[in-house]
Amino acid sequence: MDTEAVEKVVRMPSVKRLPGYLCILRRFQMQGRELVSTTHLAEEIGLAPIVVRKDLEITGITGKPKVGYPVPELIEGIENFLGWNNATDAFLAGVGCLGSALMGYQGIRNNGLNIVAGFDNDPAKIGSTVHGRSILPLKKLPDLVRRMHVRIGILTVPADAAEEVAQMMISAGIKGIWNFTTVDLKTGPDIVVQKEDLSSGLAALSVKLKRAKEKKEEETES
Amino acid sequence: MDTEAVEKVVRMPSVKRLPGYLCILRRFQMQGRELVSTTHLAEEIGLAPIVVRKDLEITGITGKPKVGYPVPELIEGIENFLGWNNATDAFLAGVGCLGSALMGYQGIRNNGLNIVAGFDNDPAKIGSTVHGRSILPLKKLPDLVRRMHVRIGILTVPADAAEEVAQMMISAGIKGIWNFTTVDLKTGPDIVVQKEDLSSGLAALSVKLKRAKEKKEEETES
DNA sequence: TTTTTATCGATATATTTTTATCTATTATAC
DNA sequence: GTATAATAGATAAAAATATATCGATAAAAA
Repeated sequence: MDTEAVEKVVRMPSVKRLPGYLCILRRFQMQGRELVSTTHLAEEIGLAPIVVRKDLEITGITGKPKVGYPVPELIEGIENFLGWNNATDAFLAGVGCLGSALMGYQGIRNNGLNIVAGFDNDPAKIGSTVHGRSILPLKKLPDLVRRMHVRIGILTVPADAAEEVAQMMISAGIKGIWNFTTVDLKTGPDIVVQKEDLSSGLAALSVKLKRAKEKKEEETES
Repeated sequence: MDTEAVEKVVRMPSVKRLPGYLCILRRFQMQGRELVSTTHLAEEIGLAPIVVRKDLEITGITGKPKVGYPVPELIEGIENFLGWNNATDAFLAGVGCLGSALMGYQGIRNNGLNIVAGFDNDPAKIGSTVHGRSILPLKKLPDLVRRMHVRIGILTVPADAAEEVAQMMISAGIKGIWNFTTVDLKTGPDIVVQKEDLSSGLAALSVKLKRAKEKKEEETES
């Protein structure tokens, strides 16, 4: 159908590793490095060179044999691929511990996302500012989403409010939800939900620790 | 070698989904439900029943046809598999925005991890308490790790201090590090590191949103 | 200039993870 | 009792992901 139907498959694991490369590359750039090979990148990030090369492939940036990739070009390529070159506005709902932390988290601001305001139901919070951004009443969210054409919502409300607030976001026009609650949101197919689950990371840590311990005990036995 | 070498493979994706089931199952238990089928669990969590069945397999708990799994047994089975039945002590280093949030985050406390103290270098923070836990000077961490036999460290320090503090933890006897920094820690093979990377989640969200948008535009064209 | 070495890029293989199929089991309805 | 439907559990196929191999290329060294 297209003149050039490349139909490149985008593997999620690769996408998720891109910010890691980006972070290292930005440091290299500050150090004045012009070129970087996958070998060096792999060493920095603790992965195999082959993984790095495969990952960078999706950005479309090409390197030169014996030399590597040009650092600035690679940074731009990754930012471009992720759409992080011009920051996207986002609203955050639920200014609790985690919500406040996210509003002040530098890592988000550096990565193409601009939290323009926080929303909450707590009268004590409404009207105040958190890390320079004002906290507004939750009921004002839909109207502001429409007026400012905000497409991304960050959900840090308590579990029992998650579904309701998510629906509020969606019906106002939010297209992507970064979900920090434990709730599995029921949304239509055109809404993108990224669930950020701390407990799954903890589960992975627990199991890996348990296995490491068992392995050590086996070794001691023999 | 063993009398019963079952040699069951533990798939990480399955492990990471277990906390999700656990959360739902606890709610079911509060509602007084005695039994649950994978069909119902799958519906709740938004996955295919077959996935759920495969995942629950690793806990060793068995269900009955036409009936399902006994809820309390399944909860215990998952908690047992993850080692979440008796809480593990942990230290947190770096009481900034994110560190404070984690110290107050209920999800951690409910899931087998007990943050007993926070550590920081900032004199303004030292001596205070955050969510009921005291903040101690970072240099006291190694001694306390040894005396209290703490095995898990949570790393929420700034990027440039990450490697140093991690080494401090490891040489004191910490075996598992929950790493919230952007740094890829260089550790030995017997140290387990779980990197919790918000930016990779954001990358996934960005790409999924971009693809959804492109798809919609294609549909509009035709 | 020729050789050597590092590295990319493409292709191929292996592994892991997901999804599907089939059979056996058990409660419920008839 | 017997038939039926729902569901676990085992096995198999497919898809996704990770890893390895190899030739080509460009810079540096001989």
